[in-house]
Amino acid sequence: MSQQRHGSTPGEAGGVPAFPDLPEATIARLPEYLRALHHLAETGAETVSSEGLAAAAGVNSAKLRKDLSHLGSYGTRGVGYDVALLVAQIEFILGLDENRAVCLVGVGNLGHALAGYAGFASRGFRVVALFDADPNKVGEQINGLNVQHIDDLRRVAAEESITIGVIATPPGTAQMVADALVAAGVTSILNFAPGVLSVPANVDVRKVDLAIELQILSFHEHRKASLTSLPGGRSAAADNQEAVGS
Amino acid sequence: MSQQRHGSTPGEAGGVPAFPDLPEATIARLPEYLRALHHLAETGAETVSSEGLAAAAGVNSAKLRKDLSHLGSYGTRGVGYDVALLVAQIEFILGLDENRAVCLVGVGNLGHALAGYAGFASRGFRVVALFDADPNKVGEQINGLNVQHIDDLRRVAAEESITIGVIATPPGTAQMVADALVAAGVTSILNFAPGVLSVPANVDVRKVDLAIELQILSFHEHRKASLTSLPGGRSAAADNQEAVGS
DNA sequence: AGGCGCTTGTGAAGGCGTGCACAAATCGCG
DNA sequence: CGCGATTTGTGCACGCCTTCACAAGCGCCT
Repeated sequence: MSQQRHGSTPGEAGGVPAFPDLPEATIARLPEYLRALHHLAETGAETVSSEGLAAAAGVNSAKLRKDLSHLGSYGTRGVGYDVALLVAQIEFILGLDENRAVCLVGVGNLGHALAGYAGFASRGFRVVALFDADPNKVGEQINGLNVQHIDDLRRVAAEESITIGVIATPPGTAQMVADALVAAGVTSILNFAPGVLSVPANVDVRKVDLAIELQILSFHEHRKASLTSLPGGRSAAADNQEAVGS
Repeated sequence: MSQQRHGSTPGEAGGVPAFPDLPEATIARLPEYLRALHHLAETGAETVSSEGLAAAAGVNSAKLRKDLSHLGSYGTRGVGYDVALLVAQIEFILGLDENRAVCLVGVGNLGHALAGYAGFASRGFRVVALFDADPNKVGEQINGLNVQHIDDLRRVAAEESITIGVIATPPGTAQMVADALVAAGVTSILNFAPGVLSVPANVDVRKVDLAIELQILSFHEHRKASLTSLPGGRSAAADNQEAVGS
């Protein structure tokens, strides 16, 4: 079906290629593939089979192939995928080659940890500004960054071209902060505060609620406990398969 | 208020009710409903309509009704749902009435914050033990808890009946810690370390990768940027609703 | 050059989840 | 006591995602 000429090479500079609209499910897995690929690259692998990469990423190999095929990927039948090339491909698609500027609002317990989280810097992001509403925290030095007052958000966001904001405030102030971020031109928000944010349609929000994750696990604990006490006796087999790692 | 009798009342003690096997998607939303319900209860509401609760939880009302119907829920046509009753129902299903004991391994940057995260305690969980492999950290006092050496995990887990463990270590040691947790009888793991864990089939794992969340947002930034620069001209309207799950 | 084994890419089928639209049920009121 | 307003519970259709299974392509070996 597809012509063998993959005309638009998305390598780096140049024209923007026709942007593929990937399924959301695929997008959510690309970062996982990317991490696995980086790990493979470090061990010196030149190529990977879909089977190998799938195992490293904890997914089905057919799913992985379909995911990669969606982004018009480069693979060689009989050989596998070129690791370096695939890394470049995925990083381009995810927009990681732009080393995006991120700001973080709320330097409390959790915000403090996020400000120092090494995983951000090592995976394509620069935390360039910290904000808080508490005057006592303004001026504090965290990981080489000065905590600034939230009233300066708009100015700083413009200066640093910030498009992604992280909310790590108490729930009560999250919506207010979100409004401020939107007003400052931020178009993507990662929200750690429990509760629903309402934002304009062109702003993307992703939520991480730590307590919810535990509650989901708690449900499965409850289920498992009630199963073992049932006469049916099916101890614990079934369908739960949790992949393999390296 | 309460009127008709539903056959099997899953209130609390007594016989284990036939455990409904809910769709995973529903389970993931129950905690969100629960949070919204608690908020409503604080404002003094006795009942809620599916429309109202759906708005507070950020979902479609039809979806909410279907979710609640799955757990054989109590609602009164023409009136709505009894807030207190529904809270009890969901907390029972999620197993939150048991106030589960949780342990946390890895008292680094992130682990430190998690140990002090108020959201856990307020939503049905007790963090009862902290572990680390670094002798310098053992003995440290965090939020009223002593950091213990990971070699003591097995003993402490048994003493405290711990069934849920949280991994907040560097990626390199995550698999080792997971093995230790499993050996100690933990059957649910919340993993903050990047990478895939391999565990027995009866152990549930949920992963939270902060960098992945940012990378997904980055993709959408990239997409938005390439759209605005395209001749198509559709600035940014369309169908983008609200946040996403994990 | 030719054949063989390996791996990708994809058509097709099945399952799951979502959202619409409506019947059934309940309350309040005249 | 019946009627209308309101809201739940759900049958149904649609679309997305997953998974299987296999043809097409590629390199290597003889």
